[in-house]
Amino acid sequence: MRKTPKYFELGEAKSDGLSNISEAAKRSGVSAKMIRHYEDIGLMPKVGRTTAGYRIYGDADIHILRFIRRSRDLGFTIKEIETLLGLWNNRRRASSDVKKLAVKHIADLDARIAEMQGMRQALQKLASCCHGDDRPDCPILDDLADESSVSH
Amino acid sequence: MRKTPKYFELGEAKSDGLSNISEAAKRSGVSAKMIRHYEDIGLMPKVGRTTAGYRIYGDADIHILRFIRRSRDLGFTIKEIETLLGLWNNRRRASSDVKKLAVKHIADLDARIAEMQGMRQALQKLASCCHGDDRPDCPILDDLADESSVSH
DNA sequence: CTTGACCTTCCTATCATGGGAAGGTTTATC
DNA sequence: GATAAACCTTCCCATGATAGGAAGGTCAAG
Repeated sequence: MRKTPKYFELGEAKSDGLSNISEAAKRSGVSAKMIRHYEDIGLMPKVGRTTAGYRIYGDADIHILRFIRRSRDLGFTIKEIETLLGLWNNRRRASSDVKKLAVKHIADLDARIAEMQGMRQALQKLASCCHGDDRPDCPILDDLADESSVSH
Repeated sequence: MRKTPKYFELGEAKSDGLSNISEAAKRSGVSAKMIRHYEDIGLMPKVGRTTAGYRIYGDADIHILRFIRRSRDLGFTIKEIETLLGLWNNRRRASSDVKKLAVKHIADLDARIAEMQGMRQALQKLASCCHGDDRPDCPILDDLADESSVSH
């Protein structure tokens, strides 16, 4: 389990095809700020440093960052990504474990989509009833102020 | 002290049909925690107090809280609710101002819905390709790890 | 040797909500 | 009247993902 080997100068590392953090950000699509954050919270393994303390990234590190980036694009939370990374690194994983996570996440998305569609519909209905001119009366405000629309 | 509070005792206030904060919470559907918070940030006007410093709520206050609650249920942000409350209190408002806000909010919702539906579809596709048994190979992880799926 | 563009850590903010501690008040029960 | 439970108050901290910025060190080019 060797980590990225220790390089002592930034120039040396770069000419060996390694990247500093802003290059890693460009190559992975994850901001430098977030790269450091992911390292802080333990989502990323600690990467190597130059003698001056600069972080250096190898291809494997960039690969992990891209994995994280892609997972975020699909809406997975950090905790879920932690699990996914664990499965990714586990040669003996069962694909059913991954699928379970994906299916659960789809259900989460469905719930949130449904919630927002409910809002959307209610609002759309109100908006379509509102004449929208310079007179003050407005069914949207009437609804918001309506006692009967609050369940308690 | 020349202050002229209407009520000096909690019991007196309650028998006059006023509520303390936990009653206001029950009647409005907004938690006591959030009621205080809305007052802190100026979304709610400062309400009256008993001599002991307990907040007391009249029907008009509860009405405002319900308005806020209903607006949150429709997904409006605090800032938007601030505007809506202003319009609600303005007898000379134009209904078009309210409608504009609602329409913009619908567009916001649409954007978020579309984003999540995109995720949902991509995930669904991957999940349906994953056999989901105890073998390790998994198109979901393959996709997450795929270099080509990251644009940069 | 200076300058500007990097890098580091650490602190702050966002947004809406909740948890909890420390301490005062009210109410019901003995 | 004492006491205990159930309130209330303010104040601080946490969430999740991201960003902004300050203070100070480092690197490369002129």
